[in-house]
Amino acid sequence: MNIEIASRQLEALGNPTRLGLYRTLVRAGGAGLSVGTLQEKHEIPASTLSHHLRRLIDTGLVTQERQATTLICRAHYPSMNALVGYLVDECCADVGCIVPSSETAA
Amino acid sequence: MNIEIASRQLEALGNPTRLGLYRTLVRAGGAGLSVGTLQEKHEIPASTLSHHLRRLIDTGLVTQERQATTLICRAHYPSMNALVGYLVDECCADVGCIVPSSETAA
DNA sequence: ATGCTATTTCGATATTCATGGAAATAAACT
DNA sequence: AGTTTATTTCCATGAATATCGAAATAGCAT
Repeated sequence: MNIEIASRQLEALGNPTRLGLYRTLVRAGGAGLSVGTLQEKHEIPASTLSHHLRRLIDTGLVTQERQATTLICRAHYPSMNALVGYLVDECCADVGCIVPSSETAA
Repeated sequence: MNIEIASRQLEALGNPTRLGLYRTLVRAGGAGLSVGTLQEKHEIPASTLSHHLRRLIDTGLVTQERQATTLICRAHYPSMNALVGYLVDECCADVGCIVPSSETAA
């Protein structure tokens, strides 16, 4: 992880539409969701959706796998881990300031 | 925290120059750094720097405090906490996937 | 009030981004 | 080969961003 990659990923998530898409994919878990399902859930034109997905894929935050005619999209957790880790490391380099907000999980 | 705020903060960090500035401020800790010092460290024109800082301030990631003629900038840790917490919560809503990468810090 | 230092705002330009309809491609089925 | 479904690429357009010199402002010192 470096500042170039981190900033590109942050920028990819720094758009409400894309962040919403990513959130949906994260919540969908390992099964993922097809492009068409994402389109229905978010009610955006196919071409617009495709542009946003490309951005998420190009930055490594999302992966796609073809299943016949449909494309399954999945959040790529390792990338998210690395990004959050980068932010946390930067923050905690000098100050112990990160307090996990979801104590329920691990 | 909501998706609007989160995406605006992510976008603010999603620019290599701003992420670099933020990183410098985070590492500077509670003492913060003056705008002039940031300018020297990053070697960018004053007006450009000012625009970037405004963006970080408007999104709540950075605060400024006047000390005579100089303005001291500080990373606002609670905002960073909330943002990282949002990402982690989203991620861990369905899957336990976040592994803290800096085990040294608490 | 004038000058000096620190920083922001103004104004202008080039680049990138977001959006979405229409056409093209991919993959299966007939 | 032709059709249908799923998705992307092409193309165009308006909006937002990034950059930075020059002028303006803020605050202190003289």
